[in-house]
Amino acid sequence: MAIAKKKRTGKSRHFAAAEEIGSRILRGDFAPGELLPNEAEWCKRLRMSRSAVREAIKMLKAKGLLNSRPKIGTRVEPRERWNLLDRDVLSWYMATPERARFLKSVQEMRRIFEPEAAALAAIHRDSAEMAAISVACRDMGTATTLENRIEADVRFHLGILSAAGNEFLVPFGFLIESALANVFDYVTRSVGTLRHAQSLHENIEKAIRHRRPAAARRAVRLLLADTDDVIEHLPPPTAFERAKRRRKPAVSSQPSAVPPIVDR
Amino acid sequence: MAIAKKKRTGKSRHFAAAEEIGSRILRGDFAPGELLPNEAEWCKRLRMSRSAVREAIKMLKAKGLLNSRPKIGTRVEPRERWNLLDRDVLSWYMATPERARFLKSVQEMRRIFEPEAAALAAIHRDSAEMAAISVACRDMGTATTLENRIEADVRFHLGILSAAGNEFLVPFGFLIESALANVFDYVTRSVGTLRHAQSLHENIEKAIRHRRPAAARRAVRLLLADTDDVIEHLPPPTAFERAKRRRKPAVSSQPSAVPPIVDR
DNA sequence: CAAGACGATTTGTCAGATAAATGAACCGGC
DNA sequence: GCCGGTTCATTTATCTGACAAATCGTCTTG
Repeated sequence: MAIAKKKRTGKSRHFAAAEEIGSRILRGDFAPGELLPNEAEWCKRLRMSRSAVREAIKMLKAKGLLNSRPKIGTRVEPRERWNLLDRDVLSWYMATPERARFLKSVQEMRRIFEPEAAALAAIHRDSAEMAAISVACRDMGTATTLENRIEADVRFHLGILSAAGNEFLVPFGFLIESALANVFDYVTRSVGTLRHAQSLHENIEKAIRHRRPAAARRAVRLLLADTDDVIEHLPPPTAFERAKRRRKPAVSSQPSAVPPIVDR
Repeated sequence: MAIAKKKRTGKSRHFAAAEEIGSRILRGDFAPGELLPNEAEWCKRLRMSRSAVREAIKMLKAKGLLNSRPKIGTRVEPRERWNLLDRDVLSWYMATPERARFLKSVQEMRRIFEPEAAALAAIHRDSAEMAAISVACRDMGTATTLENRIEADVRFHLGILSAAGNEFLVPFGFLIESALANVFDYVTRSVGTLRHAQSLHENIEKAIRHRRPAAARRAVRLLLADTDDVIEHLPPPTAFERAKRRRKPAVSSQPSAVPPIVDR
């Protein structure tokens, strides 16, 4: 489909400001505990009114990145308080030089909760959820473009999380999986690995369909091990591929663009 | 220590507003997709200026609860977009009649990631992290008040998560564990179960100290099973105990204004 | 009847002023 | 010289009032 995204005026002012400041914090320009320039200073730097700056800061406070008190100023919160599991924070994080470490952590989290989620899904799934998973799995096989395949891949994993029936798993996984659109992109390369990956996915689908939790858990572990393996042995991407990849944003942070995967 | 927290003026206005509106959303007064009253209306209702209301709404947007567009108004986002893994949202959620379901979900999440976290901790821990865990474990045993014991209990579990060395585990667990202060409170009752629980904790400590991931994983599973068991067979709390419990805030989101935990 | 213009409504942004909080400097008494 | 309270200056918090931008519904006109 590729809807030509209308840029409008380019997001709201305060969101742009939040993005600017937030990225800088994630990038480490302002260390935790450090004092931020005051509001007036930001007004000058970003060429916008104090209201806009304030709303941006309010937003960052809501995400646990900042904390301000009268007379003291606004300071960066310690890292533990950052709401890393937030669309925006995640996307700023991903734009950071730390990106590799980030992906490693994400992959580790997947190894922790996806097998269990699949097991739960095998137990709790209803037929509608099963259908969604199966369709996604089939779509992966029949996808003609890389983009479609990745979309179906994400949909597949989210379907499992949603079928697991734990309300934390869904939003949590949603973030992780969105972030991982990159990884799938990375991983989905040659036809050979592609076919292999497809059969791994189908095994998961089958286990859940047959309501076999232990098998589902094993199948997911296999898939993740395979993914790790592919990442491991991946030759460094060529400049061309890197540029191609750069075109799509990893996490669609803000509203106007409803993220691609809607399961209602 | 129990520092008498100075109430100040009672937190900032916009936070109070955010709390009011956010709680209502979590409670279901405003369903997802529904249109919120407009800003002017909130000004009247909450007796505050439009700026304060706007900053509150900005905050709720940052948490994924709302989304507003000019002329249309502000509407509640679908539940999947809510940032449930946020201190404030979590605390509003906990003040909801859904509280029981909430605790069940949380407990399930613990079963998913705490065993793995312990296994990772057994692998990656350094000696400082180990020391923190051991101290917490000892403090649990020697604590003289229920409050101290719970504090040490939370510290113990957080220590493990932090030793696991995954940056997502820490903030994530932080939220869950804070939320669970209630559960620990619930669970820590008779001397008998208390002594049993202590030995379960010590097994975990030992496994991590000896760098035995599989043993650590097993030990955590045992503890969680025990917790589930206690919850299961818990007689309904007496009114006195309930009142006593109500005294401490569950999630220390922003010091003063934690909503009273009503369980109807 | 259809397509485009227009008005009304609601959020977005701005500017300027006052209040509140609090660290730091200052001042007086001992 | 030192200690304690007091004042001051700085920064965020809040309020007020205004205009801009976006967009839904309606109205006009071909």
